[in-house]
Amino acid sequence: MSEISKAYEPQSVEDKWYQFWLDRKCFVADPARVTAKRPAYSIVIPPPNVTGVLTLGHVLNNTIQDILARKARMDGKEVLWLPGTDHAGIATQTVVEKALKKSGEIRHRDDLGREKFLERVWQWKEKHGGIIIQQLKKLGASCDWTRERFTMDPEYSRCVQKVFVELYKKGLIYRGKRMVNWCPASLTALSDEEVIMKEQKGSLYYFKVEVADSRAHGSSGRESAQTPAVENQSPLTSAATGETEKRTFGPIPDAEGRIWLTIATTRPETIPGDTAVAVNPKDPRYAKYIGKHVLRPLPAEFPREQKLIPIIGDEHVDFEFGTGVLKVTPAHDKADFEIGQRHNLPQIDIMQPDGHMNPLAGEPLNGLDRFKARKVAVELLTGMGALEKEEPYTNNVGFSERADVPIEPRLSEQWFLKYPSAEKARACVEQAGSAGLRPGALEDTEETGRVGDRRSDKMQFHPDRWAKVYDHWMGNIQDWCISRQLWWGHRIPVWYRKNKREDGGLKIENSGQSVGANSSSVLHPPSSIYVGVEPPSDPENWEQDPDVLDTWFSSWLWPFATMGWTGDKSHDSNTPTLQAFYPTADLVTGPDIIFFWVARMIMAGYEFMNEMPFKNVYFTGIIRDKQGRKMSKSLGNSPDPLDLIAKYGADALRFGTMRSAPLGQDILFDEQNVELGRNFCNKLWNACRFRQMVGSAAVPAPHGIGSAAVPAAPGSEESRRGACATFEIQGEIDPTLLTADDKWILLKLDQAILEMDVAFAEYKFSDATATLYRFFWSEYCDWYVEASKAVLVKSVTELNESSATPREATHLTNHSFDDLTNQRANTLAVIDFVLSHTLRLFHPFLPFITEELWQGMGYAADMPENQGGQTIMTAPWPRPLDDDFKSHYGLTGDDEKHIEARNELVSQGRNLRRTANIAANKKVKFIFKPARKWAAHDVEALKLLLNAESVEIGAHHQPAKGTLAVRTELGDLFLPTEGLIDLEAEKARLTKELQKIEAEISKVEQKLANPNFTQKVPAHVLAEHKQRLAEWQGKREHVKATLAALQG
RNA sequence: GCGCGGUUAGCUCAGUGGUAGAGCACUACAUUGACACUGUAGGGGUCACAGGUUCGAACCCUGUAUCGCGCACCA
Repeated sequence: MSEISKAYEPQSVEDKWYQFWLDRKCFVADPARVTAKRPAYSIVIPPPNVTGVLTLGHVLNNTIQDILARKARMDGKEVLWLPGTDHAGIATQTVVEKALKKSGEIRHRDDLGREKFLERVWQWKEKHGGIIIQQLKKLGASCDWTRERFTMDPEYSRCVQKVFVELYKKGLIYRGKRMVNWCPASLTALSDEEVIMKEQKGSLYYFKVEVADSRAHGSSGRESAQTPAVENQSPLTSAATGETEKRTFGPIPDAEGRIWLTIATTRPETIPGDTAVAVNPKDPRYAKYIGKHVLRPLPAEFPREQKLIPIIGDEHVDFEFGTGVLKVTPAHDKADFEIGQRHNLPQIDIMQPDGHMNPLAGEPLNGLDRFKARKVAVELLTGMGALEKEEPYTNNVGFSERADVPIEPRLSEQWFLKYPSAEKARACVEQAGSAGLRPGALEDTEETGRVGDRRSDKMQFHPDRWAKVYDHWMGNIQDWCISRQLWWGHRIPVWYRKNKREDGGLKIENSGQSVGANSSSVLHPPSSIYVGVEPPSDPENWEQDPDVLDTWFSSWLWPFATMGWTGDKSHDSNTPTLQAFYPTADLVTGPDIIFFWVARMIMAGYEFMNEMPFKNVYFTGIIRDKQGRKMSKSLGNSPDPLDLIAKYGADALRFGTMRSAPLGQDILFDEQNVELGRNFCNKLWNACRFRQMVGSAAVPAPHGIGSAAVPAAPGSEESRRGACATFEIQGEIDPTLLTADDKWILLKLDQAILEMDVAFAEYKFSDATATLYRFFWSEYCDWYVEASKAVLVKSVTELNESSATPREATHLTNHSFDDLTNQRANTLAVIDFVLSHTLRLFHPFLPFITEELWQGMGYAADMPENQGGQTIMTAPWPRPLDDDFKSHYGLTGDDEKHIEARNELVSQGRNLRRTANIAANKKVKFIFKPARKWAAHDVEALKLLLNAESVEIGAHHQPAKGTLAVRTELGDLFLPTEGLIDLEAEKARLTKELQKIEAEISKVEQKLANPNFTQKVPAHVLAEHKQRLAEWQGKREHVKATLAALQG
């Protein structure tokens, strides 16, 4: 026993047990084992990027999943936690391309060509992929690694293609030339969800354009044309006065009779792409110009007739904004595109895919980057006198989520998906507030052992407020742009007939005709397009679509494509994994991918499995640093979880993270939390160490913690103990020998189990850790273990002797030597009972240390092979103590109250010590005047807890002058100070306390004096107040008496 | 603009109408035999603000301020 290390050393146990679990196939799910009595429980991991590394976000997310999985195993379920990784199209391709560029191997991926480049990506994946999987193992993740999946596995890829083809055949997938979010850095289209709006400080430029045919039609204002043009501009931006009056005026002709319109824009570089100027037809300032034309100032070198663009009327124009005149650039703005559609405007694309201007932008913009071009355009306008003003302006600009550059709205031909099963998917999620825990849900728990199951046939979000966000998005979804101009990903299973490509069958008219859902049949006559999982039988005549699918178009199939789904109903209905484990129970993910992933998985689940993919969705918070900033590489505020594990242990990291991650809140990460986790593990370790040091009793000889060897091969002693299931109840505990402390801790354990069940049912993992922390540290260690030393630590003779000291007291009962020996054994039995339950309660949170202790303490050896005998992983989850148990052991609320009052007495007594400036290690004499009869053990415990030399029982004690005293429910405690204390300081303290007591008394008295209160309040509240008043009054009396005694 | 969430001790947060709580941090004491990765005791809060409902409000209602997030956007 002396070999047990004083501190827990996680490094020496974690790998050992992880390997042990792997060797025993503890994580492997077997659908054949699923029965009515052993229900299935499944989770699919949100697949991390295959080339990613573990972040604190992953730690949070996967620890929760591991907790759920381990808890479910202890509940006796057949558990599948299915792991895997995602190919992460853009991210991975970018990383590899950058690396190849950096090594000087290529300048562009075209240098390698598609096939060679993809080979390199696969190589990269083989080399760097899977790092995160190894890291998850360090964390203790109990995934079924035999079923690890990758979104580009051949079977998985086939699912993706199958789904594409099926949706295409249903007419839900179509191709069309539309305005998409284009990323000029990644050179691909993006979905709306991949665009992040960011506030940008820029400028709003006001420039004027001449109304071309103004002179021809004359102008009534011509004679009064002395007013400088400057005053005509932007009538609504100048002042608040006479706003409506100004509106009726509109532009005033200049000295030469020309009319100018002023336009406000943030993007002057797109002027060459303008094909109209729009005003609101209801705007009295401008309506009269509709149908006329203006001269577009850029490109400046164009002849006049090419500069003429129409003035159109469109309701979209807000006449409160800017000048009320809008330039319309259908090829470079989503809203303008729609205006263009309505008015049959031409589209002039003036930009290259990479965001540089093309020749249509004219000189000198041609070839410039779009932001450089903006500056130059402003210079040009200034040069020609067209720029009227520039004012600072803040607006929102869409950024590419991955590349973090402003996206460019761009016309391009893409594949789109009309979301399938959207109505079912929208309806299936329980909306906030419409359902809670069904009454009796926890009772069900006791009967079935299935904690946390939701009864509603609807899907539950946790926290449920996300349901509203989901519903809102589902109610407004736009078709999903699923094609990406990348190489890394699932290639679109569409082929075009080669000879048709030349004859224009695929050419898309740029006429501004609306392109609808049926356009595919228009654009691609059936003979010219082939869509199928298998390539066409005559590949030489066909050319495959070069694009790949959005990564999310593969991950939305994750819950079933990972389980062997093929889309062939007769096959799938015979796939055991799918049949047993779909739908899954819980999904744990971040709210940032609620649209990207969660919503789409729900739709796919209904569409392809005709069932929701999961019953519960737990949304974690976002991990931030202490200052509340998001974790980011550039800030360097993101600690490496592996470093933390090396420093503190995986259990510490898990516990610290869980403890600081309340449901629905962002988490401010602080390494101190991990430190706290480590301290907690150490406390657990030492509590078990204490148990070992005081000897064996109720269980077979412990193996010794710290050196817990991995047990011999499983199955060797399968039937050794038939009756072990009843160990918990019978054990070696003798009800007649239980002390009040024993009963108290058993009740506290019961309470902790109940709280854990509630916490699990409500997905409140931080509550669960708080319960564990409080129960184990504050209740078990601080009180119970300390009190138990009254029995355990003293030698039996010593105990016998000291218990004889206060023999004069008739209140005391006495014990024989044998009694005390039995008592000792009984206390150890209680400790074993509590510890063996506690370890199980801890296991989902602290898998490693609990396994080490479970084995090392010998608790494993006391359980049936498949119920904890082999590993704590399969030990049954503790149940609350039932009524039979409680009555058998005589556990009542009275014992609980007694010990709580005793603890209060102890605290007060310690406070007296402190008041008297008695050093913590100095033993002093207390005198106790009990209100009721006290057992010998209780006196002994009191003595120990007060670190007293003795506690004398004085039924009729009359305190001498200068004696400190405190009155509690259980009696008066005296500490003779013999002049050791500062009388004045003590008087001051008591006076202050008296004031506090008086304040409390008057508060309660006031309430009780109010007839409204006494008449309306429920009886129990009234009684409570009266009792409280009596208590305070009693204390007041006592403090007054003590003060008087001090005065002498 | 619309919606959601937050505002409680120095910090991070619990607290669904009846005596304001925890952990950390802080102060003091103690190296006593499980643990200094420890123990004991202590100090510390007008529950953002203003109204309202109620016998009684941190809690329910209305409004305001402020921080954060999401959605939609006016060029």
